Amino acid sequence: MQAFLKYINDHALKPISKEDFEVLQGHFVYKKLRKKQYLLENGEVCRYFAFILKGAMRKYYVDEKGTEHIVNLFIENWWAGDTESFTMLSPSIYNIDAWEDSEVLLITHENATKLTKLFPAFKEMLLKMDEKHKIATQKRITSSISFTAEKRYANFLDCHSDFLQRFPQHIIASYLGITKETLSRIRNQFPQK
Amino acid sequence: MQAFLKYINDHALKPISKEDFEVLQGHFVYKKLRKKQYLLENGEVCRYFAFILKGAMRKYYVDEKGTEHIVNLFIENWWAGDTESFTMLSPSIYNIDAWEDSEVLLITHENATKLTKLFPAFKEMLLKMDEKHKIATQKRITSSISFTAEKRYANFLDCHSDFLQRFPQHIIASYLGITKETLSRIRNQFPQK
DNA sequence: CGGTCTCTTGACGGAGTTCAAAGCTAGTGG
DNA sequence: CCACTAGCTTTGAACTCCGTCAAGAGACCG
Repeated sequence: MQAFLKYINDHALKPISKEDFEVLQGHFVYKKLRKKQYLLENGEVCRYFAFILKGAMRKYYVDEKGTEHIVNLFIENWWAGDTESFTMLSPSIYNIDAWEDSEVLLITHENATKLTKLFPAFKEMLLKMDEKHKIATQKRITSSISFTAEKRYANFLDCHSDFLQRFPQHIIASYLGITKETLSRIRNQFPQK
Repeated sequence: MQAFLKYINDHALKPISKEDFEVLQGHFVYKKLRKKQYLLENGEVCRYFAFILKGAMRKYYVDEKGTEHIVNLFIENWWAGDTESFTMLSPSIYNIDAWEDSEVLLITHENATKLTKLFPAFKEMLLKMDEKHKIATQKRITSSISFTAEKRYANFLDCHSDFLQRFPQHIIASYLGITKETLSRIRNQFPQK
């Protein structure tokens, strides 16, 4: 829980006080998730965004053939959810589940809005998080339309080497938009990183 | 210019008054761009975000081989810029230029921040714009990692048929991450849309 | 142990790229 | 009004990267 306080203060101009943090905390629901447990299932409305205190999660969608496509990977200090469903209240096409046993803080849209009004630090944190998210997705689009599989993987190693120890290769492959076999071959061409 | 007022009010909860809009307008610089003229060049810092009143623009980056990769396409009522460079003041890797003769409203980061504080309607507009942007990029990532070229094009027709009349095929192809030849062949398989 | 999950390797096939050539269109200047 | 050019689209042929399918080999866990 201290991790969350630190996270907010790292992203805010003025730190939030201990007392304010107590109030803020009250707007979240703490939840434990076992491996494979869903945070969001295809067809549901995403009613909570989750701040990950501990663990690892994945967001994916399943196509007509039943193949899973990893859209995002999350670990500690990341936010997991489906923005579209969360803000439009539309049923989500994504699934989010725990890849490791995890602990998360859940917040509703309503409470999030309320907190941005109560605590400037919280609002600033959200804004910064948004910026980071925007930049990251822009990079990912750029790389996915213009790089080869090999470069995308090299790029992934630069940006997200922390995922490597947490997720198996076939998950990473799917995240990169390639098959596990292709990733395996790419890795065996490199001497080693 | 009325278009911009309308745009803000369409995206805000409470409309902005005529008088306020005058003040707001004063924080923008009006600029005309001739076809092929740059709004942002590779290596520069993106000091302005541009609201497009009229015209069409493209954002792209050039790889080591000198090939252009279209990252975004913009027409009237869109915002063009490089978020990463704009907020971090880092040199941009992208180019943005006018595809048609265009008219834009430029705003600095400083002025944008100021306006969000002065006018709630402006802030709400930015937030909504962000949401839309986030949802769109998420969809684009999903489609680029999991769809075939043909499906990506079908998807593009659904979402952005308005671009079809404004940009030539080789630009659209690059936007989709495929070659102009492939796009040409895909189009000739369909009866017609 | 025996199952489930994971990674690797090989052979084949297909989607998409590359390169080259030709046709098509619209704009420009004589 | 025609000739010329530049930009755009199409088509074909060869090639390449990557996906698919199939099989085997570790690794981990109950």
